[in-house]
Amino acid sequence: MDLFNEISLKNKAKLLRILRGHNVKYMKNTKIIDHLNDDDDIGYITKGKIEIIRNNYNGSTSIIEDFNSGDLITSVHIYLKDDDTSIITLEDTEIILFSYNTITNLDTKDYTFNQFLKNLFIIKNEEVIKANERIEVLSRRTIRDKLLEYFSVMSRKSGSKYIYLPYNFSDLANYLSIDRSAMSRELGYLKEEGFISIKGKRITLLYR
Amino acid sequence: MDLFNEISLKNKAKLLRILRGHNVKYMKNTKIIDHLNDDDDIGYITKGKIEIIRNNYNGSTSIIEDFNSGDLITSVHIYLKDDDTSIITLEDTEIILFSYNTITNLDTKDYTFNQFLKNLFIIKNEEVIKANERIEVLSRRTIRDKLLEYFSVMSRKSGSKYIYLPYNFSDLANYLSIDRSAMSRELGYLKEEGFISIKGKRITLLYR
DNA sequence: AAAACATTGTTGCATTTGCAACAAAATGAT
DNA sequence: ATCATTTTGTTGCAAATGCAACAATGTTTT
Repeated sequence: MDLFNEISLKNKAKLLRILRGHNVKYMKNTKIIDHLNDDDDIGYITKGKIEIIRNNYNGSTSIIEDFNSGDLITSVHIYLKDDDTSIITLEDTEIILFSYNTITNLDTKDYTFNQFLKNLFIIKNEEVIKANERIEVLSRRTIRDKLLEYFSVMSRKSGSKYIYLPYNFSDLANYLSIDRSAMSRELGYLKEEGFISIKGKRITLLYR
Repeated sequence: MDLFNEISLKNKAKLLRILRGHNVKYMKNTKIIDHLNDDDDIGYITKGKIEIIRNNYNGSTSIIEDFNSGDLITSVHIYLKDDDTSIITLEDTEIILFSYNTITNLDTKDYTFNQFLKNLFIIKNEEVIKANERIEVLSRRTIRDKLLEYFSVMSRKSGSKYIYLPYNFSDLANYLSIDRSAMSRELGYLKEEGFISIKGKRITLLYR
């Protein structure tokens, strides 16, 4: 869902003015620290790819979340902790930066703003769906169950038993918060037992 | 955040009419199945308490999510799976049922609707925060780290090192997706090592 | 107050997982 | 094509976790 869906370019410009939204650009592999550490910041990604990564104190890393164009990113997503959490651009990235409070406090009868709010709501709803899918996966207790639940979610999305992984296996392990080698071992068992077949990032579900 | 914040009773009634929102009531300990299984349903809880529970195939249960008055609950939160997931009221509960599509498609210059959308956005944003906190916790690899992260989140919320658990220990283990007895053991170690002290549901953080 | 029920603590043991280290394969750069 | 770098597979071993069973404590109902 595009934040400016059903909004003309002219009205978009007007909205950006009213809401004081402004563009920021980042090169690939840049740590974003200057923005988005304010609770009031809300960024709409118009181009590129961003990842939030946590380097755990014991040396392991976890992918907390990844963002693509069309996603909203807010300080909500980042907490500064003992172990360092960082936001990194994986591609050249462009963001429109808004103020959360400006949006929620804006007092206008502007019809375009109405559409804008509807779009914001829809995007937030998509975020909730994404987060809940992740929770469904992470709340499984064993590596096997995490994998199968992840496959199930992916399969439901694609509407088929063929899955194309958006990650390499190393990153998938990070996303699932499990050890890579242990995951590799478990994937081996799943293949052996005929649950799945794997060809590169292409996985086929052989059950049900 | 109240969905009808800054909206007069008169305008609320008007909104409910336009959006065809209607009230449904449930007794305590009722399984909600007749509603909320439609993708288009979106329920706003005005009174009571609801829990989504998954009974895993191996006999263990997981609390997927709990909802209180002021929360939005949608079919997003429930997937029908191999292991059964159910929505249960923990108290007498009242819900206003909306149609997601009616809201997102409504074409009106109504100023009240504008405020309503702002409120919806704010509530959805709160949902995202909640979900991300849960993900932060679940993405920790060990029981100890899950507990400490959970305490840290709770402490940040309350703004103090005193935490009052919203669950009993059995439910906390479900929420954290870990074995209750293993959690109990780990809590024992944490006490022993002087990290925390526990008195009933009241936990004090003794570090930092 | 007694009985029934629910929650919490504890412990032995089997299983699962993470960790480390290294080999094999794949990918990217010169 | 060769070399360097990254990703993937594999395995032994130690540590963490789940499971089961039961005792102790707390709570609710009659």
